[in-house]
Amino acid sequence: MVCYHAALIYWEPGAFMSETFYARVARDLAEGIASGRFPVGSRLPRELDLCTQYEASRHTVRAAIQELQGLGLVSRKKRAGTRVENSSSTRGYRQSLASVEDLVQFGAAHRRVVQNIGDVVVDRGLARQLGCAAGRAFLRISSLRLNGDADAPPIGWTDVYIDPAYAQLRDVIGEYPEVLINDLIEARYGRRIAEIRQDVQALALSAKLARALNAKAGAPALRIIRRYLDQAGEAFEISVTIHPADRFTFSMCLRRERG
Amino acid sequence: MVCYHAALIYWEPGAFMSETFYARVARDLAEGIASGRFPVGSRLPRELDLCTQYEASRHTVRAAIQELQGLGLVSRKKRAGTRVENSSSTRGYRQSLASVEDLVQFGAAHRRVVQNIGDVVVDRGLARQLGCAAGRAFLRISSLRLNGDADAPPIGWTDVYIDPAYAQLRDVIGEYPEVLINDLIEARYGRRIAEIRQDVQALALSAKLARALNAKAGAPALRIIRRYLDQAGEAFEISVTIHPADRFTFSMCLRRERG
DNA sequence: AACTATTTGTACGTATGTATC
DNA sequence: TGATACATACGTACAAATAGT
Repeated sequence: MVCYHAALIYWEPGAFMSETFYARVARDLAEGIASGRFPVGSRLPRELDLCTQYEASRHTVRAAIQELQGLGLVSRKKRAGTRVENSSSTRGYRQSLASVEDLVQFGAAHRRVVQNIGDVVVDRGLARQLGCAAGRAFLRISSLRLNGDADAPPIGWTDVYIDPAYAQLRDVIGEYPEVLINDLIEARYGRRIAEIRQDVQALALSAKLARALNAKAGAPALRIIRRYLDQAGEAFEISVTIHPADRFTFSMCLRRERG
Repeated sequence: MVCYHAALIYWEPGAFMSETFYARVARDLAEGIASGRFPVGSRLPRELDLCTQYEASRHTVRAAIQELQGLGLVSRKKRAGTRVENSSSTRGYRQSLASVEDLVQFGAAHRRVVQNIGDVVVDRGLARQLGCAAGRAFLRISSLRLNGDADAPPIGWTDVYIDPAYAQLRDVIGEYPEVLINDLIEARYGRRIAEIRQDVQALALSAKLARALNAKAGAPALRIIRRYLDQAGEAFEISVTIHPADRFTFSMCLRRERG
């Protein structure tokens, strides 16, 4: 069977049909919108008119319009028809932290072995790294990240910088090494993360870090700097994590938001 | 007319029908997933079974499953059924691609100079890197990323792998080097991105790449692999970008959603 | 490697409900 | 109030992809 669809040249189902018909209709309409033939604010033809134009069933036309809706190009109302809202799709993507994989990236699944806790004053080099003012005082908690295996080399090294006001945490962290520090802060001080800024860079391992991580000096590694901001935009916790290249991949998943 | 739907108590259309039937089915299934009756990784019953269970038409069942798909709870494949991917549609952190900084990360702000376009068949090593089956054929587009400065060294090297079905793009890409390839695909083929998976790793520059990038072999670099998935969960575009450590920082901002 | 059976995908038709101009 | 346009629901048939033989 070969179908002829006037508005969209030939279309035939079967092995030669590279694109489905409703997708074709959707694309044609989307192009019409992008090109200004259907300007923002105007209305598309009614479903039944599109059916005759494209010689398609109502079902097919609706599937096409649903696509446009998903792209955020049009909105629909019962009696009012289909309104063009946007000439191109500009939807955001959402990252979810819910799945276990994602949490691994944020440190929950790793065992943390505290190596060192002490006060530091930020010098110029560190200030540039952390993105804060030089001279600021922090409590620094250094720890190794391990996975389950006892004799596997560590996955990474973490320095967590927190406001000295939270110095009480010093003791708690020793007791509950598996809890995330920002969860502790949220639980004890009610300061909630509003925003996380992350920077990921490559660098060569310093001799000192290489020794601690049981790796070769100069080997490539990943450095992840996370700044945890509260509602006011103040960074109340900053973490710097170093992972030798072969032991860690930073991965994430962004899903496009739905209309 | 009053319809009786065994699995979901009474349902009647008309003024008293607060919820449509397909929404009801969708909610029931979503609850089943959240409660663990359909664990992540398991499969939902086939459409026809759901039809008999809910005493609904296939049309209605499909509309319900489409809802779940939109929420990211399930994925579907032909023959293989409907797989549970996620137990809840989480209000997590949200990354917006609206700001200029964010767009930089996705390549829009860089100038792209195409070096090479050709067909490749994925070997074992590349398959592991891309996360696809060995033996698959792709069209590979290699390009240098430059910023504004004429004599500054390149920011990175990108290999974009796309389905050979989109081979027509070969010509278009030369004409419009500043347009993102996935925008081209979306505009011309109507295949839209539902999800982006990103892996970021550190590695040492190979001699060949180092030459192309005007950097030292063995120097640390960032490798970003992005897999662009459509609604069905199929990767229709994969890009691999390499940035010398000193020329690029991968940064992002996550905001906690209201709720 | 070719075939078959199964499951989802696309497309058709029809009828009625619902919101709203 | 009535007519209009989208929304939901039933049905059927065949195509496409793929897991399993």
